[in-house]
Amino acid sequence: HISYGATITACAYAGNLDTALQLLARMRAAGITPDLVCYNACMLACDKAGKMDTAYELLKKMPEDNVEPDLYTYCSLIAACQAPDDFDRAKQLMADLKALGLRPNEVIYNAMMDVCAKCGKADEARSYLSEMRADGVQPSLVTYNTCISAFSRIGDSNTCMELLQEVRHDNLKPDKISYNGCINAFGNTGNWPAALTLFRGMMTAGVEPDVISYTSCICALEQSNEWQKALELLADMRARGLRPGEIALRVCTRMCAKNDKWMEVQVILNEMDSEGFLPP
RNA sequence: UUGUACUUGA
Repeated sequence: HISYGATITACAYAGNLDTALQLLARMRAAGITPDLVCYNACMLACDKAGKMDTAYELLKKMPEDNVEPDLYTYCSLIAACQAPDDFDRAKQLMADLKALGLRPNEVIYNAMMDVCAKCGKADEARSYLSEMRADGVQPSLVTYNTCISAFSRIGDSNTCMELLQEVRHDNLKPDKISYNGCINAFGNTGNWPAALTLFRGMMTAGVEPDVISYTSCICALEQSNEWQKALELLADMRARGLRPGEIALRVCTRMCAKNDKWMEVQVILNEMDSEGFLPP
């Protein structure tokens, strides 16, 4: 029944793996053989819950129901590789799916590049970008954003900016995520002036900054102890109708405290309390 | 849009 698939998917996004698996069991009890979509939805639930082992167990059980894994299945398996040393495992999954005769599509490459990003393997992410082009698979904005994220995490802002150019060269328009990634790259190297310049640049380009854009700039300012600029951004963000999140408020509190600005600390702490955020 | 996958902040 189709509603099982939809329900299991809902469980996946709610982070409720146990219920997802119970639904699979209930299907069998009702004499219904789980189909590929139900398995994939459970795989997704494993991914969201960070249960790699359960995902592999499901993969092993699929043949019992005469279900063949597809690209959705492998996407969730690859995406479940979240630990810093899961890169080799993801690479193996990539080999496995090819051995089954499946051809990686854009989403698979994106997922693989995201593993690279999370494992600190930025150069490998770039290689996958080349590989997908060579395979005739068109990179999308998600692809570039993932690659930017990979270089942002290792603090390679030059490559991030190059990738931003490649986005345009590919006739795509950088979005908030693209810019935010580059802003973080500058922040990660302590280059707050460049972060703020790009922040202004995104507005000039007609891309609206969001809470993450502001928060990334505020984080960039923390290393250099630029508390006044951080508070300006906080005010700016409110003027734009954006509500500072827990991260921005915590970072600002830290900075103000470090500089003995106790009145400012008090004001922010009160706001955090009324928002239901924990004090830093 | 017709049950399933990928990207940004302490």
